[in-house]
This record gives sequence, structure tokens and C-alpha cells, in this order.
Amino acid sequence: MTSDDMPRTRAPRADVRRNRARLLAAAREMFLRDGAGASLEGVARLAGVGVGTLYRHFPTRQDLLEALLADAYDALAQRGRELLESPEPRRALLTWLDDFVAAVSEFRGTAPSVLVSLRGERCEAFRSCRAMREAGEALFARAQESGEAPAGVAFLDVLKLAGGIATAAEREPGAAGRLLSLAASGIAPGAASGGSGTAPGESGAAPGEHGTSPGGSGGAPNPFG
Amino acid sequence: MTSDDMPRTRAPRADVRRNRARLLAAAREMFLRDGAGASLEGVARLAGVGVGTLYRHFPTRQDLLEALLADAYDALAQRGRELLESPEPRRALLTWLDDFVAAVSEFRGTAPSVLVSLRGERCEAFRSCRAMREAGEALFARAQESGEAPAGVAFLDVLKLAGGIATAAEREPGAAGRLLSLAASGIAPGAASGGSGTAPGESGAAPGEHGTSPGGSGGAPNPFG
DNA sequence: ACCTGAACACCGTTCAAGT
DNA sequence: ACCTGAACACCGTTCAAGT
Repeated sequence: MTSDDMPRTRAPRADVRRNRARLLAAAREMFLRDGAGASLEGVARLAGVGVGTLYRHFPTRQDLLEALLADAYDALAQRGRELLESPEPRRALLTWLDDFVAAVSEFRGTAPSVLVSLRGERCEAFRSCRAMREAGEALFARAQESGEAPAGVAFLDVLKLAGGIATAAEREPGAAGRLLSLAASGIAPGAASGGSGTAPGESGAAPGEHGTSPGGSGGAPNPFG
Repeated sequence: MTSDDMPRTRAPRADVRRNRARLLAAAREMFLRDGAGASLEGVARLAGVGVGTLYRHFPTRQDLLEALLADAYDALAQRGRELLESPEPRRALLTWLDDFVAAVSEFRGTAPSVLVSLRGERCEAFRSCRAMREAGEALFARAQESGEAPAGVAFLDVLKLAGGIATAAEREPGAAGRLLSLAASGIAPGAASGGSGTAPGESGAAPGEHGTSPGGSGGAPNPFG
């Protein structure tokens, strides 16, 4: 495949790959504990690597975060394609949005970075981010076509709204589902709970195994309804 | 009124009041420029005061921010009471929410602090915050009673959702109105633009004079519809 | 080519000394 | 009683020296 006259991109040295992997693992651990603003020096220390190495691999905190987010984006893209098979367009969309919010909320303080990704600014995880967006967009389009989602709305705005919800629910695990339901039904009459806007939480079907929701929709009973 | 045997709360010295005022003015200026994470040392310097004085007046950054937010909360409470006179319950509610989002977005990165206020944790601006909440809640209740807002929804969740929207729209002035409309109509059929969910932006009537929206609903044409 | 870690810069926070 | 600002602590970032 690779033509001879193009600049040779050699396979990275083994220790480089290993360092990168260690840094990502350490970052994940630190971000889970301390949020997306965790000490980078601490990340390097935990990875057993000099700080310089961290900066060489990931020049900015955003780069590091996005490298982790890329996995989440990939999983969401996959999940979106699966949900496209499900028979209920609207429910599929809302379930996917619920997963999106859960993924964004994995580390505290991630939402702003995700919004940066969505805007496409300097996105280290550009491919993954776009794949995710397209998968979600397909679900949205299908719901629109069957008259179960508003026409004339940009899907990107739906994602931004979901990103905002992720921030708002950050320190309050139970809130994510409620706020998403509220946004889904609208601050509008006839909405209430249990209505057409409620899907998240009991997705039931489909496998997928997220594995890392920071507490899932969490034990506490729904405070309204 | 003040009984003689209660601990005397003397009126603060003139220079203390002046320092406080200077610090607040400086903080406002810095936060406008650099967001809610601006350098506190810079605030003290701009106020022409030692850092120690800043910390004496406002032990934490949250305290400083909330002292500024208190004004915004008071204005919103006032505005809410005015809007209660207006004849269209739903439109009044949405207009108020638009003002809320604008106020929260005045400085970048304020939304998390507002959400803390709403949760009532160590709220320096507790009275103002509660007054604002109650004013908003009255608008919401009226809209519910006339069947123009969902029953069984906690108003606090509506505010949290609006807080999330403020974050999501932070770096993108035009988005606030769009996202709020979207949340108001719901990610639901028959919503589209211009529908029953659209009020913000052209409130037209009522005075109130906010004065400090970071760009208002801003010149740019609405990207959808 | 990559890694290391000391060195530098910056900022938040405290507190002894001043008024 | 309040203010000041030097001193301390911590962390992000760079870069000369090593492998």
C-alpha cells in the first residue's frame, strides 16, 4: 500500500507505545478521581514517566483528554449503529443521548472539552468525534422521518444541549436522566413524567456494556412523578 | 430595634466598605475579561489592595463570585415579579429563563458556581438566590396552572437545565437562544422553530434594563428555520 | 529519536509585622 | 480591627543533558 516516495512513517518504537499506553491509563485513573483538571505532574508520576514525556505525547491537557474521549466516541458510534436496528426511532435516539451524557460525565469537568470537540477546534480525536456525530445524526434523522423528532433542528444543537445537561448533572448523578427527560419532553404542557419523552435509564434490551457510568442512573428514586 | 444585650454589630469602617466595593468592581472587570477563573492576585492588584485584604473579605473564589451574582439574582427576582404581570404565562416564563441564561453567561465559567448556589451549599448569596428561585417558581407555577408548562416537574430542574444551557452556549453567543428554544419545545415532534416554544430574544415589551448581556441575543441570524 | 528531571515561572494562600 | 506584602507551597511548562 504505502508508496516508496512518500515520507516514511515508521512504526513507533515499542517503548514509545508503552509510554503512551501508561500515560493514558494513568490519566484515566487520575481524571476519574480528581476530574478533568487533575494534576498533569501527578499523571506523569503515576505513569512512572518524566513530565517531559507526557508533554511530548500530549502537548496540551485537551489533547490528553481527547485521546481518552476518542474511545468513548468510538463506543458511542458503535452503539448508535446498533440502535439504528431497534424498532422505536424516538426511544433509540433518547437511549443514545442518555449514553452520550453518561460518557461525557465519566470524568467531572469534561463537558467543555467535548463541546470543543464538537466545534471541531484542533480535535485530536477528530475522526472518532465525527463518527460519533454521524451515528447520532442517523438516529436523529430516522426519528425525524417518522415524525418523532422536530424538523428544522440541527442535530449538533441537540448534542450541545446534551453536553450542557452533562455539566449540570455533574455533581448529582440522579439528575442526568431527569434533565434529559425534561429536555426531551420540553418545558411544555402534557409532558410530565412517564410520557413520550421518557426512555433513559431502563434501556433494557441491547448489549453494549458501557462498564464505566459513574454510578449509572443510580439507586435513588426519581424525585418527581 | 436593636436590643442592648445582643452582640453589637457595629457599622463597618469606611475603608472596609470602600475596599469591599473596590474588590467587587475589580473582580467584575477581571471576570468579564478572563472568566470566572481569573487571577485573584490580579483582582487585588487592580483593586489597589493587598491580597490579604481580598482573602479577608472573600475567603474563597466562590464567595467572591457569589457576591457578584447576588446582584444578578436580585435583578432576576425583580424581573420575575414584573413578568408575573404580563398576560402570557408561558412566554413570560421563557423570557425570564432567557434572562437567567444571559445573567449566568455574563462571565465565562460561572455556571458551575450558580449550580452550587442552587444546591444551597455554603451560599454567600443565599437570600438573593432564594428570592430569585421563588420569583421564577411563581412564573412556572402560573404557567402550569394555565396548562402551559408540564405538571410534575420540579422548577429546580428547570433552572439546572437552564444552567447547563448557559455552559453549553458559553463560547458561542448565538447558541443560548437556540438551545433554550430547543429545550422549551422539547426534542419532540411538531416543535420546529417559531412554534409555541419560541419566545426568547424578542421580548419587546417590559422594561428592566439588564445592561450587561455579553452580546445580547447578538446580531447573527438564527441558523435554523 | 526519545526520555529525564532540574530549573523557571506563575499563582494561590498564609501570616508576621505594621498602622 | 484591619491592612500589607514577603514568604511559602504547589503546579504547569520548558529545555539542556543524557541514553
